[in-house]
Amino acid sequence: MDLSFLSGNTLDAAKHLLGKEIISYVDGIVTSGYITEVEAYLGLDDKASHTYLGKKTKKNEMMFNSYGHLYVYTMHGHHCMNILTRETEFPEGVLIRGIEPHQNIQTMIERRGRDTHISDGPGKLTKALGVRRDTHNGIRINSGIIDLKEGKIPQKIVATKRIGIDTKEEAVDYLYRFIVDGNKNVSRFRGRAHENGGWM
DNA sequence: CGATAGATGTCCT
DNA sequence: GGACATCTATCGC
Repeated sequence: MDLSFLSGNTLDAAKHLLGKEIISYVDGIVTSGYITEVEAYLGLDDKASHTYLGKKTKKNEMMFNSYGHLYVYTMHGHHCMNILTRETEFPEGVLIRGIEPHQNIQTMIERRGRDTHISDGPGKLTKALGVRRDTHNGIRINSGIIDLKEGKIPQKIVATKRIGIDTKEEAVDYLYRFIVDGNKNVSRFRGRAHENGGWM
């Protein structure tokens, strides 16, 4: 698919990513899911971003790629996947935080070692899809490792504060997290699950 | 070279 | 809602 919707405004790109099917090819096995939860990180001015003030390190150097590339980092022994937006002088991206399992769910269950909460968190979905920093950091989307496809359309998108950034001062209040309302494949899901997953 | 801080996950009460 | 396991890059000494 055409990835130009990723370039430009990162908050818009984040919302447009909801519902897209993200497809992984590892060890000859296909797994995929529909994106249900994302967070935007706005580079130089965002205290919660790994690229706040533009500082470049070995850990975050792949953030300085252009839109359509992946930035994968490791923390607490888990891998987290970002899709880059914009160009190299504006290191911004979208963290994928939740997906609704679609293709080859059995493989995802095996990779996770459990059959509930397969992909409702950033470290969980990377494990379910087989995404790792050493094999995926810096790759280009739609080159046969991680692909994006049109998927479903959210009925309603809700914006909330981002999760896990409590020490980042004023940035904790930014409404840069977007979820598909009523879909349960979302971090800390509370409330009623919508009958059709919240899709149109 | 030791200390520590995370864009986390899991299990427990 | 909270404790604890876990691990790597970065920073301070």
